[in-house]
Amino acid sequence: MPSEEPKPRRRQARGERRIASLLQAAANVFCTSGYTAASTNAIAREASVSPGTLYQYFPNKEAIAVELSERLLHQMRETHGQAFTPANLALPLDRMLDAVLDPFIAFNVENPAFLALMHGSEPIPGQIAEEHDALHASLLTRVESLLGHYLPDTPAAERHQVAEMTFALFKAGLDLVMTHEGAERDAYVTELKRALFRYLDPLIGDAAHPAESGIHTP
Amino acid sequence: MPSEEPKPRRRQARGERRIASLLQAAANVFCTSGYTAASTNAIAREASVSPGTLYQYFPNKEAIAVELSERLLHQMRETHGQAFTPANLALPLDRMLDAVLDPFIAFNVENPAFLALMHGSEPIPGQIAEEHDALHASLLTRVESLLGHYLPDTPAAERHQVAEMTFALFKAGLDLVMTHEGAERDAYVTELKRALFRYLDPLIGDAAHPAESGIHTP
DNA sequence: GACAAACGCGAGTGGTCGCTCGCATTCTTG
DNA sequence: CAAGAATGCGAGCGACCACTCGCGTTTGTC
Repeated sequence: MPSEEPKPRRRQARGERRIASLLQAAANVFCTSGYTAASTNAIAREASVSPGTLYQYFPNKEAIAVELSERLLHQMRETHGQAFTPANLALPLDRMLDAVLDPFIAFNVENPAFLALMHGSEPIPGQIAEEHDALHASLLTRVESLLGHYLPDTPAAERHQVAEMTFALFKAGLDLVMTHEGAERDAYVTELKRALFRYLDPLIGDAAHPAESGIHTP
Repeated sequence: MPSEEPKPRRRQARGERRIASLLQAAANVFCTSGYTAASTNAIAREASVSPGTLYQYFPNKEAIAVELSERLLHQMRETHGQAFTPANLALPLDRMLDAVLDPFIAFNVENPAFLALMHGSEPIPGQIAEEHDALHASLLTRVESLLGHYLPDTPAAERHQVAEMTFALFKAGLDLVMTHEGAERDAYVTELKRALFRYLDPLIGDAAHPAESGIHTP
């Protein structure tokens, strides 16, 4: 039987440049219109290229989004590894939040297409949704094990719940950060960290000093 | 000049029932597919009606969404008034969160189409977006004045920022609540209230006891 | 320079969607 | 009951979109 790739299509340097240009154009269009509303003709126009040229490099619209997603997910995984460093996890909570959140915030600010493709409520192609779910699960596991480090005696179900809530709160703040610029954006970054700190700190405090628990929680 | 409604179209009881049925069908379809992906033919099919019948009661697809939005917004305003009662605002923070958040959560759980139309990241018709923005601004003002009651000396800009963050955190938790059911849902409701309580309580505590401020905030 | 392969084009094709139109049926009104 | 209005239908129209095809241009190889 033939190899997995029966199309070892020879690409010229020009072609690679076109692909990069098309993906950049697609990122812009997806970002402003969302996946479904983005038309392939609009992507081609954004890249100053004819529709036919676009379809020389991508078999269909979905393949454009998939390729773009894979490149973004790859960068995201690098950010992921760079954020959850053992050194970072040993920091006190406020410093740890700085160290972990800043790379993720920076990534999303520099690649707004990522959220447009992953966080969109519209019907996204199945393959991208799967990859997004895998990333989500991976991040959740990280946060859970991080919580487990502080709270070894908390049942797994509760840890999972706290991790989901933490992640959801982060995404909410991230949206707020990304819809502002300059000084306002910075202010929302610190406000987001403050919110997460206040949410998580009592957990740790309670674990360290169980006698104080239950003051604020009915 | 004629009245604002030059079409005082006489409706029969059957017609009113059809309109209600069509709006219910539209709510279902918008809820599962989003506004843009929802086809008018699908809405008509969901209501067991022909496309022509649908267009006897609505001039176009946008009008369906607008009418549905207006009905939902009306119910939302009732919820709004019922949540921000003077009696509720005088409660201690934890009780106030119960009293204010529960009606909003209940409304969204019972009318998932509301979030589908308002919170969708897809291009929504301008009129709905305007109404949503008005509601958002109205809710924000409420939260700001509520914060102002606790923190009369905080500058307005900072209050605004805290109000935006509070609202964003609530929406994040609400999404989490609505994607779960039964006991899990209840657990996320209390977890959301816990997060908001912990975010807001230190503000009030700091204002009441300024000497304690700065412990957790750099 | 000659040949082939990759590149580039844009009018055209099939399909879907929002919406219309002519006509049949049911209700209200006198 | 008769007339007119409201209701109901579904094939069909125009617009738009994802995608194709035939042909001309550029690039790499010998």
